[in-house]
Amino acid sequence: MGSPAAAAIELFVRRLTSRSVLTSDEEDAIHGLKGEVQQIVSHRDFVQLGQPVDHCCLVMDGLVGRFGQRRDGARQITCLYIPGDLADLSSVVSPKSAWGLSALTGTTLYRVPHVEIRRIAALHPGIAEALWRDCIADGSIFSEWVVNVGRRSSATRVAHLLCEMAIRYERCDRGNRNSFAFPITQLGLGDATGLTAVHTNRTLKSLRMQSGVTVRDKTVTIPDWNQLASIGEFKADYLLFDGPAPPIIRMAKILSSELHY
Amino acid sequence: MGSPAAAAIELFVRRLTSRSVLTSDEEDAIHGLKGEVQQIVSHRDFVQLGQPVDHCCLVMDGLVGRFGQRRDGARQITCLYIPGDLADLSSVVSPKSAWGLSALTGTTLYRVPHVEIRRIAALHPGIAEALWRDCIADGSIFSEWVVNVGRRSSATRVAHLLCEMAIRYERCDRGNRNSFAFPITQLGLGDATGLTAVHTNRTLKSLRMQSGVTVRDKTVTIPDWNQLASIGEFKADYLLFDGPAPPIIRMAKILSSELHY
DNA sequence: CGGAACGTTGAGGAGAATCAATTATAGTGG
DNA sequence: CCACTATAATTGATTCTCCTCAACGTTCCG
Repeated sequence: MGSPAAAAIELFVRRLTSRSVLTSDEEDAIHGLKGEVQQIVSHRDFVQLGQPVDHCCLVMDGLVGRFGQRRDGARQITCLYIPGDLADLSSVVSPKSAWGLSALTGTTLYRVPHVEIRRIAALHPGIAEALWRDCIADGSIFSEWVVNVGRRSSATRVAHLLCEMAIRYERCDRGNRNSFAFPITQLGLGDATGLTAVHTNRTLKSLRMQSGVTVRDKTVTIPDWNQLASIGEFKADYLLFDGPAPPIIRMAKILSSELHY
Repeated sequence: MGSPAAAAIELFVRRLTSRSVLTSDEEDAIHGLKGEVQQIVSHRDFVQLGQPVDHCCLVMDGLVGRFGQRRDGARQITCLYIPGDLADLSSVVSPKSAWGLSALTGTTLYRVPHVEIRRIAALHPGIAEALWRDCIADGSIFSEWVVNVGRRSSATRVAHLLCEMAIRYERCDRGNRNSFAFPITQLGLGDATGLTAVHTNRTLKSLRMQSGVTVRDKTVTIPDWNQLASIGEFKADYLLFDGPAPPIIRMAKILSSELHY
């Protein structure tokens, strides 16, 4: 509560509990995470490609892209992080980043040192499990994005991305699937879908014609969600939002204590 | 040793210990994993898209592709698994698959029930951590593949894939980076790179001209590895093979016991 | 108010897909 | 062992999606 990041941490806890079971002790431990607030200006890379990091970045507000780069500098965003997401959670167990993080708009971060997260993960196996599962969710998104950029047409690609973000923004109470603030440029959309900015523009126009989807003033409006989902061949299951999985480590831990004593 | 899968488990342990520190107790626990051997014929899907699973598939021999599908059935492979890889480790904490697994050649699996893996992960925090980190490594590959299929030309894409597999096969003692058995068809290569089989064929021809790379009798030969790596813009850091990371959970666990007693 | 970033549109070109046919290879059963 | 078949590799011709280059309008922000 004292923390200025309380709201973002609350979102993060909700993100975790949507996929994992946490005890109230565990939730409290997460709420107690110490870190510091940092403002990032738009289009600043705040984690450089290939640099080791010693803290994680919880997105409080704004939009963050994880990206890789071609030799000539052309970028491909591999995942987008919105408020409540821990953008580089994976760095807790693998501190050398082979990727970069960039603010796609003015962004507020809560930087949490690895040692903080490691501490609560070690004290609470349930948290370690939830973090592990959270990394799986990220990986599942990467994997779906491979399919998206590898095999789908431009209209389908963009529609799919918009559908994913619609669901995710809805989940963190920043709008709903028919209308949400999405502070990204067409260049950014192109970097996320493997298209050029020009072709992204044409594709958006085509989606506007086909389905009435508009992206105006950084706000996406989707009049007919089912239609867009159909155009985007979107099925939300890869987001792993279908309820918390049964705990495995903590449960088994109890079992193992019974065996030992 | 009694297990027919001993060699594959040994490879898996090596995969884990190349990124994580395990005690000999922990290694023993992994070696003791009970499962059953299963033969899969070439081109058989053995994990269906969207099906829940209750076991993991350790590849003993052969080649496995994780794939997603377009509505019309066109496939995109999002990761390849070779001997010693646990193809669907993520299902341990997230049992509903949003993807499928397919044998790209005749393949031998060691099917290990989730409960087995959960048991040893709960008893040995170091194993849980190593498995978590292993999932990060998979995610890192997915992420790199997004860049590969999203932003690179066909020649670069194929070269990058060949480089990745060269390093990985070398790691599991199935050849070296200049020559390794890679039992995949050109159609499979296309599904992995987001290209058609026809264009994959032309691309391979071009790589053969440029750099002498040949793919004959399911064997890849790379006369000039550095040149291919350059064509493929390949940097191996995303494979997370640069030595085991310091343990965090087990180490902190000791710390926390000290605090408590 | 002025400059920079962003969005939009047009024209032309390149790379990959598609369609189609032929050759090679591997696996199968008689 | 060999014909038979299916799968895989190869090549050519054509089409189409998306990129590139370029210009101009618009919005944002200091």
